Amino acid sequence: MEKKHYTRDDMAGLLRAHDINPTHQRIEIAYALFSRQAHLSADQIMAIVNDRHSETSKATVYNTLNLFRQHKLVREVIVDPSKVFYDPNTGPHHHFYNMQSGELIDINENDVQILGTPTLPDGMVAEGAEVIIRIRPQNP
Amino acid sequence: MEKKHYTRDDMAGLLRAHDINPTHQRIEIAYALFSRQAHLSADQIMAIVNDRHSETSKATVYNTLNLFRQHKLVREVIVDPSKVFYDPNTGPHHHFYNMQSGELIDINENDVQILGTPTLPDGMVAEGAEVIIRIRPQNP
DNA sequence: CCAATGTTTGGACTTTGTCTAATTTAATAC
DNA sequence: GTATTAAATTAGACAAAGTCCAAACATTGG
Ligand SMILES: [Mn+2]
Ligand SMILES: [Mn+2]
Ligand SMILES: [Zn+2]
Ligand SMILES: [Zn+2]
Repeated sequence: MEKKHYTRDDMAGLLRAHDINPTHQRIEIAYALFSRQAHLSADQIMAIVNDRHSETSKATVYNTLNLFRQHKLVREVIVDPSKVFYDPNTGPHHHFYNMQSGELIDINENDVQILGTPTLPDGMVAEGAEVIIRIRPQNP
Repeated sequence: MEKKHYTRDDMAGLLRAHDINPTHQRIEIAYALFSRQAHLSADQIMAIVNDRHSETSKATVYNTLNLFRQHKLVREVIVDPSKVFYDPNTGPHHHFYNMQSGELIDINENDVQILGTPTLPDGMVAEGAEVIIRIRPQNP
């Protein structure tokens, strides 16, 4: 879980490994997520990527994030009704959600045990179980 | 967990018990949720309430649902990035989310055990831990 | 009845996200 | 290299969920 220091070249390789053609925009978007190892919204990603020179359109940011999700390069985290967060960590883990600040904090999958996964409705298969613990400052 | 047969009068009492002035619109909205014991979006609630005669505006539906939430009469379930579901069951329980149909299915809190709630960040208090299991048809 | 307070309303507005048709870029074929 | 495709990006129109506001309406208590 130590932080790796990704380069943009690493991103190109990562994209190829997921059968994604590594264009300039896609590399920048992947780099924004993976170099920070953070949970970012599309808006935040767009701001990061276009920080210096405007490089990438809104349509491309959304296209790319959906592409990444389809190829399981990133995962969506849905905790805020008004925006989706993208998580470069696709392995099984859980989240604290700070309702005050909107910040997501990872919980190691081993720190939470889900016992007795209940029987699924017939013909259905689980996509994965996630735990979300909403937290807030003690004295609001 | 057997289904109770609520009347509109029950709703008025329920609202009063939660310090909410039971207006006609509020009673109808509460009745839509509690008589069905279902997970409904604001849109669905508005359609139900305005089924015969148009009775309630969009602003009032949203105002009322937020009021209900503040008074902990209902709970929000956030699983779909495009809409919030309102749950008349505020007790601790969990959810299957059918990604195909958009349907939410309750999981009894006893069917899932969350072991070892991880240590919270300092000065933070948990609002409750929820498990979401996303499911989909086996052969898509 | 009047005044005061609480509630509802239409419609403008904001935000997140999608869609489309046109353009740009990249890949492939000669 | 140049021509021909195919893939990717873009601006801006569009859609949907939700908020906001000032005006209208309802209720209560005197
Ligand atoms: Mn999405
Ligand atoms: Mn809300
Ligand atoms: Zn995470
Ligand atoms: Zn429920």
